[in-house]
Amino acid sequence: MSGNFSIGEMAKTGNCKVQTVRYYEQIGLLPAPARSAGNQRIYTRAHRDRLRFIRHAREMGFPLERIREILALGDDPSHSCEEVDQIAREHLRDVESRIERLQSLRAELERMISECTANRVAECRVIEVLSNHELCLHDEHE
Amino acid sequence: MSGNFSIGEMAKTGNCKVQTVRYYEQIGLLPAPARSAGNQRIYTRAHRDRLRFIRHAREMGFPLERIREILALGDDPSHSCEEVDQIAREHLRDVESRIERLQSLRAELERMISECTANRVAECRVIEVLSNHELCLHDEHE
DNA sequence: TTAGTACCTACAGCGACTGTAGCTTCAAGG
DNA sequence: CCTTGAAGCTACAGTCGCTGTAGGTACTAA
Repeated sequence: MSGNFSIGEMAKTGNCKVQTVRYYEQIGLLPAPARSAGNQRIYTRAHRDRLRFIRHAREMGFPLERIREILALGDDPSHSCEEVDQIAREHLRDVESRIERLQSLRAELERMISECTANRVAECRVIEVLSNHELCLHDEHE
Repeated sequence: MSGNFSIGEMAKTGNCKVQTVRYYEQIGLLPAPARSAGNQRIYTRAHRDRLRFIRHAREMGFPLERIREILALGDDPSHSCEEVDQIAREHLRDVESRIERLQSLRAELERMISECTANRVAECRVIEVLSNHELCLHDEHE
């Protein structure tokens, strides 16, 4: 009773949809659980913990293939965690560069919007900037 | 000679692949151009400008459907640009919230990595944190 | 003429789900 | 015991924005 979960309970735990749980099984991230007499999936705590791991890693932006690698490393507890650490550091670098790109994008959008005071599309600064990349590369303004 | 472009030249102008140009045509973002005797696409300056617009908007992270809307508005130059402005502002908000989410993600990753000094997976802080969301929600450390 | 590049169509695949159709099974109330 | 409604099942299509591939045709320069 404490150790068995339906797929709906799994989904709630993992903060995801029922279909997502089935999808993880399909791609081999989550082992296929036992079935009830009526063919419904019966999960154990081990399944629940593994799903939790996957979902949390997903929320941190790790792609499923990275998660698959980490899970494989984690399955051998005597293994050095250097590789896990390496994957996490790589992911951090990835996140940092995404932040940087988004920040310059934000600056560009802000400038573009603030410069638009027209009320007709023909004079719209937004459309003008979108039409011409040069305007946002080396324009002071006006 | 000045007004005609091959699909390859279009791709170069738009900083994208040849397939991408054909894809835009397929989904109706770029009008189908005239064809040569040998069935090859012949683009005009108008096509090139429109592709440039699309590509620049894409680089600014606008989804194709937003771009489609802006293009539709832009096709009527007497139209008020308020809606264009609205779309751009909405996109800016979107970018801002993505930056915020990535920044807290970065903090979480940094803390997780800095806390890992073990050399066996069994004691790996990274794996521990990934297994348990609570650890990163309200833990000071240790 | 020939070689090499660029072009053509049509379609499959990516990542990570999400939605749908058309069933069956289960739990609770009457 | 029966019914009703929620939850589960399979299988597959769709999302977004391309990208890659196969198998062919057209163009260009030496």
